[in-house]
Amino acid sequence: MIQDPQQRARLLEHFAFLRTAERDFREAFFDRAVTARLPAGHIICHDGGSCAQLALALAGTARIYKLGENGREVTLYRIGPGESCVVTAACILSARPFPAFAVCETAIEAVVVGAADVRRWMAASAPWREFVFGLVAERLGEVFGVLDAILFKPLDQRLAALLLHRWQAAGRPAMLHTTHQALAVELGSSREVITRLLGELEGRGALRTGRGRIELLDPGLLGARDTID
Amino acid sequence: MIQDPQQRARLLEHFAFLRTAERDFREAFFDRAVTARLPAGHIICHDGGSCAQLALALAGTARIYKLGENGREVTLYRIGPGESCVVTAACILSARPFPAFAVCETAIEAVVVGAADVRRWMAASAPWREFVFGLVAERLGEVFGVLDAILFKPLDQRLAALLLHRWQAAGRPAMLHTTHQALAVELGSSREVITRLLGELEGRGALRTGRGRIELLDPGLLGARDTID
DNA sequence: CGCCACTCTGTGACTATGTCACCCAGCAGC
DNA sequence: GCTGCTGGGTGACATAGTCACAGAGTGGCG
Repeated sequence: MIQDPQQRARLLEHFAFLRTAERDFREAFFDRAVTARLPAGHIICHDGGSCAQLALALAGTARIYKLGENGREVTLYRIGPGESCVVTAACILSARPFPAFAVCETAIEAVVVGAADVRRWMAASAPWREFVFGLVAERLGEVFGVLDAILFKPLDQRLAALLLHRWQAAGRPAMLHTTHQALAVELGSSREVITRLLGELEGRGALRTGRGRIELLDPGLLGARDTID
Repeated sequence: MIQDPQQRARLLEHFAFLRTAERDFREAFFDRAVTARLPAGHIICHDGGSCAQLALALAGTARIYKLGENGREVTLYRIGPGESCVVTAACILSARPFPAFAVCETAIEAVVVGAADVRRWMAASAPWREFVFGLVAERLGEVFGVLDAILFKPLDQRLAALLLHRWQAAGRPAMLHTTHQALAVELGSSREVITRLLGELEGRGALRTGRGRIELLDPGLLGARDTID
């Protein structure tokens, strides 16, 4: 039950479906929802596990990824404030195991509702339905995009696009703080390959690398055609 | 409008949600649905296009695949009798473009309903909701599986699993009728690579190849660990 | 300060897969 | 039998992943 008016206001701010929803549904939502705090690194779902709850993020981000037997992984997508993991939703609604891993990347504050409520509201509230469908379609699109990138785009372009994206998202700072390993995991590649590609970019004068950081000197030289990931 | 009692019976047989549905919904469904016949090769949706209708297959199969700029492709999944393309459904429900191609593999007989009805029934009928969610989760799982296979499984195992699967699905015939190109497209690889791998398997005595056909001599020698695709 | 443990990075050799360029084989229509 | 088409074979090369190991930065601690 969420009673604190400030918390309610935050929810309304992040989740449009609550603003457009009928009064009844909104009250029911506040009545049944529970706030939760998860530390960074917390495993929300694991491959093959089942999900009994749907979490709507208020603050922090989670990363959803596939992990192979050999230890390699790919990031499929992230969820941030105002979003929720649809795959979880889909699993809840059809009672299937969750086909990937989800972990907290940062500490997360979220609102949690049970599977039964999720299902019930699908019948009761149009805005809630729209919200859930929107999430499903969005994530589906992202996963399709990842697949597309992995199969059809050369890795150097994907790396360039990723760096560019990170750089812009961070407000075009002088330095990016990340490791080769982290980039590899993001792209579903391996560290050595990323190291080599970065070396190549460094040779071209596009960037300079250091332990745990990458300095973008000339983003134009990266050769990214557009943002892929 | 579907009036023919035989056609109605066929629908009931293929789609469980119609059997468990309320009488009202069933009548509404028959009232609004339309049967359609599509020839083999017909393009149902194309990448980036939008979908105005949801098709429920009664007979025939469709293949949903991703196509890269270079012309390579991967099969994501198929839909057969009693199924429907969820991605279409997700797109309908969230008004997003369709992120892949869908074509008829064989001639298809289907029942088509408009996007507005699809949305409306989501509110009105629990069995319909279950049906749609089930499809979404199932396809989502298949796409995740493809991603997993592409990233983490060696191609020779994927090929072996595919051959084994085809062979079993066809009732363990003496011959499989397919081309190297078709197998490549299925796995998201290229013809030359498949040719080489098949050559290797032939060398091992697992099969014999001929123009447009593959004879499985000893399925055990394929080396498939389990069915991947 | 110097040592140590740890993480991150660099590199070479090798394998797997994809791409390109051709050529050849089987089959159908004329 | 010619011809054209589709399917198959192959070598050379490019890209990407794996393995093994060396070395470089960093922080804790005596």
